[in-house]
Amino acid sequence: MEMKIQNNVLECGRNLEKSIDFDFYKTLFDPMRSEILKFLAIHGKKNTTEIAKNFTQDRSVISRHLELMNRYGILNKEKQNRSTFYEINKELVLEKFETTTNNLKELIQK
Amino acid sequence: MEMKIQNNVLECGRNLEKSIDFDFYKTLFDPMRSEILKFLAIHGKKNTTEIAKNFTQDRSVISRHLELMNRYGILNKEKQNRSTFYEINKELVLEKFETTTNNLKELIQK
DNA sequence: TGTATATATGCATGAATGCGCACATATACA
DNA sequence: TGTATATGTGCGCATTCATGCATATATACA
Repeated sequence: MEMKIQNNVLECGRNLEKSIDFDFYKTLFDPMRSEILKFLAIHGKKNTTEIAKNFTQDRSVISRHLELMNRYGILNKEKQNRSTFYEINKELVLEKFETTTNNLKELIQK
Repeated sequence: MEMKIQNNVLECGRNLEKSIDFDFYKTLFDPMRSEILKFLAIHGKKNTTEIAKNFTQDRSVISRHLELMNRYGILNKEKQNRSTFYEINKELVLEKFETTTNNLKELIQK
């Protein structure tokens, strides 16, 4: 019985490790990138220059942040002629949070 | 009508900003601190020395991480004689994720 | 072709931060 | 009191990473 409980707890720890995409969250919860996320949440799909206009940082800096956020699935990227448009990958972002929340719930309720 | 929609979107952006505790998440999603969280999820309430035994880093480093996690409400702290015990503030952690998930849901579904 | 626009990349710099050692403080016990 | 244990803090070092400038690439247009 004691052994069984211990196994359950260990399994939860492993599930937590598996289910939480730490790179995803680490990328998302950077101050600058959070601001970009908020901007895109308000204004929808925009290209790099339009996004950069709303921040003090150089375009190249914004470009790098956008690339990083795209790499970890936070943003979708779409090239149109000379422009590159980015928008929030809402489904993925929501799915990550829901999965993590559910796993934390499981972990806590045991 | 167009104005109304725009206002809703703006409001969502503000809600997102208000509801997401960026310091909380930034603290939580650090590689080392995530490992500590996983350790405490598996082993429950432990003191600084016991926690530090399970990592390669110096005790002082672990102590600082624990303090930071306590500052942002991730861990509860309890002094007993010479020892300081830490455990996951399960309710708060879960509450943060649930709130954020719900706000993201609202933001996306509009 | 030449020019303007949009973006991406190489590189150097500065700031933030994780890290460990040494030391300080606080408590328990002989 | 003296010693051992548990933790916290000051400080310097090393690494990571955000930033901006300059430059390269790619596309649109005259």
